[in-house]
Amino acid sequence: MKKLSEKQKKVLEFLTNYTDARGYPPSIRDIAAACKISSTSVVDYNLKVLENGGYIRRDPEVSRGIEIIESSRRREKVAEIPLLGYVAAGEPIPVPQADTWTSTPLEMIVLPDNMVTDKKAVYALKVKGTSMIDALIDDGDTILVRQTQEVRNGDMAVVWLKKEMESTLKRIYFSKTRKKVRLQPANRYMEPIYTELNNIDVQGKVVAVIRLLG
Amino acid sequence: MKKLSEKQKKVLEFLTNYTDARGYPPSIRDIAAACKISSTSVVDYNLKVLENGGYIRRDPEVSRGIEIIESSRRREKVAEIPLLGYVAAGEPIPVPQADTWTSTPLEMIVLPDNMVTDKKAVYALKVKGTSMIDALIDDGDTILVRQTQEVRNGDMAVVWLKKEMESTLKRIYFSKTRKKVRLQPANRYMEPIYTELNNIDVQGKVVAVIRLLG
DNA sequence: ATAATATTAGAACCTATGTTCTTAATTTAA
DNA sequence: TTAAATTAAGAACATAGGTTCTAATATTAT
Repeated sequence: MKKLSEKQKKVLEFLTNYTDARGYPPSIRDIAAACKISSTSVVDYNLKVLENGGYIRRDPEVSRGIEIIESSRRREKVAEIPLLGYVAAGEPIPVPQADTWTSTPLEMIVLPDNMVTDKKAVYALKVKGTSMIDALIDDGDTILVRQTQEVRNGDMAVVWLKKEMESTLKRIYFSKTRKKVRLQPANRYMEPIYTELNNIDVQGKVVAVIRLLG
Repeated sequence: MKKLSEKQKKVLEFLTNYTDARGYPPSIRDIAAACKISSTSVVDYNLKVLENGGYIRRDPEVSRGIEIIESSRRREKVAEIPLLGYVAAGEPIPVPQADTWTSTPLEMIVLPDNMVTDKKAVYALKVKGTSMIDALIDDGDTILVRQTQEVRNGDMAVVWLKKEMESTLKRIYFSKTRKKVRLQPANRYMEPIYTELNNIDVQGKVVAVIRLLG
């Protein structure tokens, strides 16, 4: 695809600005005036270039019949993630079952979709208390958890301890044999937990932490 | 505000559908055809009703000069924030000047607008190193800073220390007389900094911390 | 340098499209 | 029922605005 000339960039920029500001696209003569082009045919020419480049779509014979393609504009930039509940010290961390998933969301959190790869398998939890301060997660933070068993060494994961019957949020490290795991708090003053691999269920993986301050 | 007639609802619905589908609004005759209205003047009449009701805005003498107000549609759900630079240990934290603001952004970060009250005065910094681990901010985290002098007791702020000629990121506490300040790391093992109020410049306030993990 | 390609200019043409006026039918208010 | 709004029709008008043609000038490639 050819590179756009300065004038063409200018036209495209004006096109988006105008459309954003007014709610409808500019006429060819509007463009001419704004971009200091002296002839409508020149605008037409440059619009054809933009159209061939896939930047815009034009409908012939239609006044202001210009649609800006700009994939970034058309694409949904936001994903809505269900906030399923709270995580507090010691308490089991809620994990969505097939039913909780649809029924329970306390609210929906709007996020830019670049923070979420797979929208379906991600849920949010609000952290209550400073129980996870060791993982640099504060009271009031929101964590995004992706439901997955695939965790790699060092990932921060929501882990269900079968024997202890509770969940924790820790970094997970596997032994060489992969039979044992070390659940490591980020805080060096806290002791890691050592346990058998078959004593744990990985419920998900923390993919993001969001902290909103005053 | 008057209730809309069936026909007016139909016109408004067509208006939004058409605009969504095509990227530009319909002409009056397009509306007439789609809504089975036999005269352009009738469409004009109904558009006037819609305009008085605040549903649309019209620009006179402009073909397809219709903007759909529908507040939910117009409101941008995402804000684009400039990522201005990195913060590393000891180094002065970059603060946007009139010129840096426009020229320097490394990239734009897309955020839901509910995370940003005033889009203009907010910029993002990427944290390099663990120098701010005491404030629960890790290497690689992105912090959002709002440019403001108005900080309240306990706010996390970017503070310029005049004498020391460097910036730090600390929680700020004022003395009763407001002559002195205590700059408090979140980490209890680190000592707070005490200094005169006139030795500091508050450059901004951290409004959010975002941490993306695997 | 020469050819090919990209860009600019201006004008004329034509129709798509908003505007307006008059009249009539409906609906609502009194 | 009668009067007052509201809504609908149709036609004529004026112009906003897309199209097209010819020609000139820059840019880039050979």
